[in-house]
Amino acid sequence: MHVAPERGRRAFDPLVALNAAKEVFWRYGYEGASLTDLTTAMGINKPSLYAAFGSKQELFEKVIQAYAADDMAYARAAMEQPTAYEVAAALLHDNAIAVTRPDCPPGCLSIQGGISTGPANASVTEFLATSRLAGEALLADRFRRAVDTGDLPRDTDPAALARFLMIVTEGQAIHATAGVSRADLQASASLALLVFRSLSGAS
Amino acid sequence: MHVAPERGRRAFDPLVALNAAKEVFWRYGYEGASLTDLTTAMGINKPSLYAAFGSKQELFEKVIQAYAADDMAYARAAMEQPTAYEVAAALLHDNAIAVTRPDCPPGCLSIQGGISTGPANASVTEFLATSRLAGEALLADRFRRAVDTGDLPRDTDPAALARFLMIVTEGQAIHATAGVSRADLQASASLALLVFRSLSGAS
DNA sequence: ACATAACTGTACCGGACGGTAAAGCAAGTG
DNA sequence: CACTTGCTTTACCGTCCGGTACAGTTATGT
Repeated sequence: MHVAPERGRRAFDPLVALNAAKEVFWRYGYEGASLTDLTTAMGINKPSLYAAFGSKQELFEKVIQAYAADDMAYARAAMEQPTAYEVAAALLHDNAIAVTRPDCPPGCLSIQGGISTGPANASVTEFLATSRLAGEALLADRFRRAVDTGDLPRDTDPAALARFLMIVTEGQAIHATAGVSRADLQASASLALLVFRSLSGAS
Repeated sequence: MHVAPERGRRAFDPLVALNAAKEVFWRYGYEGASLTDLTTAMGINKPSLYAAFGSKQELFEKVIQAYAADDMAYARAAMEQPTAYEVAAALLHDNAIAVTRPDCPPGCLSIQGGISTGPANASVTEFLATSRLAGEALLADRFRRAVDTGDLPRDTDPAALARFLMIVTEGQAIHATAGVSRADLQASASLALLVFRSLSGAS
């Protein structure tokens, strides 16, 4: 990983710069993050940013890729738990941790980044929404397998269950941005997991 | 209600204009809504806006007040249900309806409005977060009374229960902005209500 | 009728926005 | 050593931002 630049020696590490940009987008959102905010945090000038990343929007997309690969790894790991309950428990607890990292802005970049934008940047909002729903579909697949193997009751709606859990993670993220503590979020996660005790009785 | 302006006869209805502004803020967020967007939707010019509402931020605050009074009435109504379960059921189901009104932008203005802003408008984010937590505190009070009267098990944590439910409503709002249907949100609400069946067994 | 008070429209303010052209400068190659 | 290469710096582009000065308009109080 991290190939050395072949020709012109870039005076900055693109990965370090990308991480700095991630923090700015995370804290201020796509529109709230100005090029001045970004270049200051990244320690480079605007032309360098454009040479290395293309545009503000392309930079944002690369930031989101890095975010999905690094900061959302816990979600993919959760899905490899042996049982559906453990999948959900890992997802909710690790999400409570992820949205309250002391070394990162509170909340989730996928939501903070652009839950609402002006007309000019509507594509950013759509892009993020689509990514979140794609993650939910993966979770639904995992629960569908759990139903097939008898791990979950036969009358369980895997998509509804996945949707419920994603809703909780998103609510946790919103709550985190309001300053709610990690412990309080984990208590809400434990509460949410109680639904598993009553699953076969869903109306 | 709707006192007639005493002196100069205003050429527009402030309430109609405020509602138009609400929709713009709701859809685009505080920063994403430009004065041009606002005045166009309101059908007035910038000086009229400033004469009637003071500034963009004061306009937003008045919009939020109207939103809390009108569009969030269902939340106050839910708390008057006779039992804690019915409070929660009304809150979650009516919230699913509220965030998917066909005549309004999807989601919740309190979240869409400014879940993240640039450094210049950080006060907007804080203001909204504080309002949401105030609503949660009211809900916690309602559940505390339910514990006192024996409606909820004695070992129930009313604040944690209120927090869980608010998290679900916030997640529903986020999901709604991604285009998820009202029916799907109501299914997730029913799922969330299953926690009430296992309340006295919370870990 | 007349002055007054209030709102409206136009046109503009300084500044910040996202983005870029052109010159300066450091390293790799002959 | 000149020469190329390519990033970096500086300075700037047109546009839009939130906000306002000023003059025009319109209904009221007397």
